[in-house]
Amino acid sequence: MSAPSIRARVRAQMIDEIKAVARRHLATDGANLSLRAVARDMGMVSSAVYRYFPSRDDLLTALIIEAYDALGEAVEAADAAADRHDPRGRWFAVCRAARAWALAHPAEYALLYGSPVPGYAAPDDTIGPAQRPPLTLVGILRDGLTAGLLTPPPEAELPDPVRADLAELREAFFPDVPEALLARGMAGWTQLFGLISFELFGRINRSLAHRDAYFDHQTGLMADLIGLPG
Amino acid sequence: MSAPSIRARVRAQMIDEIKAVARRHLATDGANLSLRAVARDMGMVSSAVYRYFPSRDDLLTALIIEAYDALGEAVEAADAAADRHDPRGRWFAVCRAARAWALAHPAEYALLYGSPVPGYAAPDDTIGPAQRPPLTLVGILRDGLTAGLLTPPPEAELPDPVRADLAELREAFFPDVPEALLARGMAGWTQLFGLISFELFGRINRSLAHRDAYFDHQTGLMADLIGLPG
DNA sequence: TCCGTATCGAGAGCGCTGCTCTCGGATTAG
DNA sequence: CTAATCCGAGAGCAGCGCTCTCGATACGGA
Repeated sequence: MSAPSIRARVRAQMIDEIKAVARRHLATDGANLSLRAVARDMGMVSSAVYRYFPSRDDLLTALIIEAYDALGEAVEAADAAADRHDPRGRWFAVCRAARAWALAHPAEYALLYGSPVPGYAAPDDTIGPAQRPPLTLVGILRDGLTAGLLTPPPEAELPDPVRADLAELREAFFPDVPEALLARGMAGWTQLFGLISFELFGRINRSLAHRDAYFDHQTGLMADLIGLPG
Repeated sequence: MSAPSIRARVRAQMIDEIKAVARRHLATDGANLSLRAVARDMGMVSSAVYRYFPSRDDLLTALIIEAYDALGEAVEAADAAADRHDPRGRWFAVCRAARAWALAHPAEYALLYGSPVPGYAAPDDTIGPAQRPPLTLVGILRDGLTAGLLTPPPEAELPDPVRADLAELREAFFPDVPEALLARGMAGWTQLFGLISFELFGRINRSLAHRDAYFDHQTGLMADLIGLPG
């Protein structure tokens, strides 16, 4: 019954340890991860790491997927912990959870949402985990709509080409959410990303002392735009 | 009258040429600029470049400042070309100009607004040029307010700590713009950055065929939130 | 149980990077 | 005219990602 042989288990353990050390390096040294440094930290020689990851980019990809999942899990947990019939409360919970995760893991956030690494092209494995936060957000809108807790924006505000594009997204993920509301949900997701990125990367908010309050106020403005009742 | 000697002029010309070649490399090869490759392209040896830029980061800083200024100039020119008494028109003009510049210079945009380079700390020379786009945006609000073309949002919506922070910004740059309106202007700037970054970096909009229309729609939503009359 | 095979870590090495130092040649200023 | 300054070339250092080879080990089928 030991389908995973000893060697296979040791190998899986090795992969995990390499990722753990790499994540630590990412947190301290920043985004330019050195495979050699990781190997050195593990008492290995650099070529040995290549037994487990065919290239440095593959190591990065593994870290990216794990980071997406960690963020997605934090966001979904915050959403699940909120009152299901309070769309605005869920919206704030999700926004705060995303920001908290980003502030706690700035290097990983930069990996996910910063400028793409030059030669690096994100493989398809990442698109599923990457969609978890925005899907959570739109899920709040869907629940609020079906529960009659929010009134959708007028559909007429959407130009036809935009509606056509959003219709595909809508059918793929949220058949119940009309396109105009979906557009506002994406606006909220864009704003959330912008707020966090400015706080982490930029110098704009360097002069803001009360960042928590600023963040809450700005996400509150977006909640108003989306139409979440307060 | 030749205060700039021959050597000084040649030196300035050399600096310009190095920056031009580096900018070309940035556009083709991506963000990881190789000082040696730049030197090679100029028929020089790498150590010679160090006569003009003490380090690779200083070269990057020079490029960053120039990029900020190029973006700022594009934005300000678009604003100046619009009808001064049409805040919403100016808002759209600025947004479109910023997006157009970013799409035309993706690598430079990534340099400005992407994840910060690990060991790199932006020097103070960059903060002035970096403020030009957001200042242009808030300038539109100020003009609209003094011309009576837009009604400011209720001040009561601002919590005290946020107002205190924004009051400093307000006094430093726009004494005429009340804090609540300033907050909405910053929301607009954040959204603009988010929209452009998602389009350039992310895979979210990969499925959107009509990106121009989507961008206009989203910036229109933000114009509504800011209170620009349409 | 034994043996061929697959896996693994170590080491050497290639070409690249940013950066430093030294050494001649050219240009400038006094 | 001379002395100080600037400039480009070259060698070299340490680090990087990655490849290849070579013994040592563990595995699975006969």
